[in-house]
Parts: sequence; C-alpha cells; structure tokens
Amino acid sequence: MWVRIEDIGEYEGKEVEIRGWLFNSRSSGKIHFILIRDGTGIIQGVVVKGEVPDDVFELADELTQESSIIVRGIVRKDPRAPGGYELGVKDIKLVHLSESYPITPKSHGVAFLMERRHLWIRSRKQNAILRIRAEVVNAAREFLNKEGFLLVDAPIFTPSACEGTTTLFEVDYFGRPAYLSQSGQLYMEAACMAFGKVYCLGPCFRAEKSKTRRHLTEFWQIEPEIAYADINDAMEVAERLVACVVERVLERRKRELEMLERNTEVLEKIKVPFPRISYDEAVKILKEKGMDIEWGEDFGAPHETELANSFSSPFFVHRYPKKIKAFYMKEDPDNPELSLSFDMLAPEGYGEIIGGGQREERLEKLKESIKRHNLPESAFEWYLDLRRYGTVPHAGFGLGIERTVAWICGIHHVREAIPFPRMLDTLYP
RNA sequence: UCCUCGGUAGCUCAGUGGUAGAGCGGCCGGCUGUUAACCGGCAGGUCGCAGGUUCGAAUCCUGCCCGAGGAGCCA
Repeated sequence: MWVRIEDIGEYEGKEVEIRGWLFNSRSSGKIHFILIRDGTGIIQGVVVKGEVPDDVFELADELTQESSIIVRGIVRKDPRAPGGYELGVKDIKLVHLSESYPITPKSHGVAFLMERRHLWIRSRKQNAILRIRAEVVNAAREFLNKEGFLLVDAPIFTPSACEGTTTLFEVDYFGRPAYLSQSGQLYMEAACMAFGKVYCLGPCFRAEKSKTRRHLTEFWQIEPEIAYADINDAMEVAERLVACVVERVLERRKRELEMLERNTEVLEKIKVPFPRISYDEAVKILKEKGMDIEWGEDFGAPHETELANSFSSPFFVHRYPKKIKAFYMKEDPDNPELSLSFDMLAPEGYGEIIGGGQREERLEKLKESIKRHNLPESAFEWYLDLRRYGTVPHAGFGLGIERTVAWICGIHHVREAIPFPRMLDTLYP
C-alpha cells in the first residue's frame, strides 16, 4: 500500500510502500540507513544485510542523493529514528539513479542556491516555508469566504497605471502599450459595487529597482474591498484576518515552524484588537527616539523597524498625510492634510504587511485628486463611473503574502517566501 | 542609481609578496544503530577578467565583470 510519510504514524506494524527520493544515507557496513523524503516528510529506512536480498542491500549502498526510489517495508516506532518512526526495509525499486546532486547536506551561499531554486525547494527548510505559504493563502481565503466575501479575479494586463508610470512593466499588447497589474484594487472597487464584499488574490508587478530583503518585482496580494464601509471597518477585517491566519498556521503547521526554529511565543500572543496609532503619534514616537524624520515624510525601513520594536503584535498606523498616499484615498474630514489610510506593520522588524484605507467616493473630489497627481483622467473614466452610478463609502486593503509568510516563518528575506522569486537581477530559473 | 564587503577545488572557506591549502561533496576501501555518522586512501585549480608594479603576484595598483548586504525608490 502506497502511503505518505506525513501519515506514517497510522501504519505502525504494517507493511507500506513509500514513493520518494533519497534524502541522505549513512552506512555501517552491514546496515544502511537511508533517509527517504516524499514531499510530505522524511523517514529513515533501515536496510540490514541478511534481512533483504543481497541485490537490494547492494542497491541501498549505491544510491546517490536524490535518486528516485520506491521502498517497501514495515513501519515501526523507534526512538533512535529521526521522526520517531522508521521503515524496516524489505525491498527497494530504483526509478532513477540521480547524477551527483549539487545541493549537498552542507552549507551553501545564497547565490548558488538561488541559481538552483528548482532543486532548492526540495530541501527541508524551503519545503517548510512553502507549506506555510500555502496554509497562509488557504486560511486567508477560508476566512474571507466565511465572512461573505466573494472571490473576483482581477486582470493582469491593464490599460493604465494606478500610480505614476515609473514602476510599471510595459508590454506590447498587439501594438498598443499595456501594463502588468500593480494591484487589483481599482477593479475590486468596481466589484464591491456589484457584490458588496469581494476580494482578489493574485500577482502584482512592480518595476522598481529595489534591492532589499522586503522587495520582489513579482509578489502576491490578497485584496478585500467592502462597500458601505469606512476605515475602521477595514482595519477590523484586516486584524481579524491576520489573527486568523496566524492561528491557523500555529494549529496546522507546527512541525514546519519547529523545522524553521521559529520562536512561536510572539505568534501565540497575537490577539485582536491590534494597537492603533496615528501617523502624527508615530512621528512623535520616532522623534522621541531621536530618529531623523519630519512630519509629512513617509517612513523608511529604519523608521518602520524602530516603530515595530515598540510593539509585540502587528499594529496599525493610520491617517497618513494625503500627499504621500495614492490618489484614491479619501481625505480625512477632520483634517484636509490627512487621508483615511492605514498600514499594518508586522513586529520584529518585518515592516508593512498591509496597506489600505477608505476610498474617495465623491466624483468631484476624485477628479481633483487625479488632476493633482498628474494622472490622465481619460484612462480613469470607467473608474469615475463608479462615482456616477450609485456611489457609496467603501474601504479595503491589500495583504502582501510574501511579507506575511516571511514574518510568520521568521525568515530574513522575502525571496524564500515564494517558490520562484523575481527580483531586480533574478529571472532564472 | 549610490555606499560597503566579497570573487581561490563541485560547495563553504583559509592563505595578504617567495612550492596552491582544509572541511564537505565525488570515487575506492573499512565498519551491524547511524543522527549533517565515523575511519583510511585517491582524483580534483585559467586563484573572476584585462592591464600594470616587481627578480618573483592569489597576495600590491588601475579598469571592467559578477555576487552579497544596506540605502534610495516602494498601491
């Protein structure tokens, strides 16, 4: 019977078949220990001379790292085995004898591993991260589905920028210029007027020449948008979403977090509501800490890190100055200098994981804003229509998947939080 | 785009003016409970590239290429 290693505990004492690859092996002459991985886990197979046919014993000795094999044996509990269970091997079928595998069990540099990302994802740590990523996406989608949000897919080819044109990837669309989407948000605004509560999940593209541990040129976002909602409603959904995602990963991916040696104490303490500070307060805190910042400036990485160090859970910074936020942000009725925008910053120096806010729903105000930002009004006619035909207050946000995964996993760089990262200088493999 | 650091065996690195090195990986041999096993042996090099200084350059100088870290930029 073909079983998966993650379920092996259910088959104690039974004969099973594992289909996988040789992870590593050790030998003591008359006994070989072969570590088999199948994508769900790793189990040690024990091959003893005399207990298997001679050709099987010899094969176990000749197996190279990453050779694909089908192994039959009896599952038994053994405290000496990594993982607690081992396989008393009865037979090994060789599917392919691997060539000398470049990623050895010793240390390698980042450049070497990134060049071999297609193989690197087989290794334990990368495997754990990508499993957690899948859990994060599943948890977020299940949360939103349960809350009555409808999945509405946004286009990837778009006719215009939603910000300036400097950070867009331009492509030739049958002789016309088109751009890869930076965000599904504008389309979600249309969709929420059709369905009430919606979200999209997909890749976003930014042609920024950013070279930091928090940037990719292609990254994924989940973007909810809610009709008849204000900034507070959006923040409340955002914090419950993040709390739910963290809880789910703790519950279902404990093994992976252990593998990553993630200190889960911080994650376990996360409870709604998250702290909320205004941009004004944030600037005051940073100035008190002696940081170089003036009111009206956006936060740089050191500012975000410093702020994050003041909190042990994710927290909101809200009501940023209007001029450093996007054109569609609604003006704060209490202060025309401010916008009804917010960011959620992760603790432990991971920075912004959510950006959102209440959108400007009034036609004239939005037109003014488009003009002020030097954007071509003609490209936004469809978007302005949303303010002509039954406009309502609405709000939403975008959760960056890679930054969220990097934070939950406690890894240093977002490039490991996505299977095949696209960065300034990385387009291969 | 800017700043800093780096490029030596397949990999990770040591060697800072005088014979090219180690550990891991590979190959060969040994070992009946290994835990990134261990022990013995063997093979493996355009010292990033080009020029210069010097009796002599992996080592010093200049330029270029590539990589990493950070900054700026960043719905």
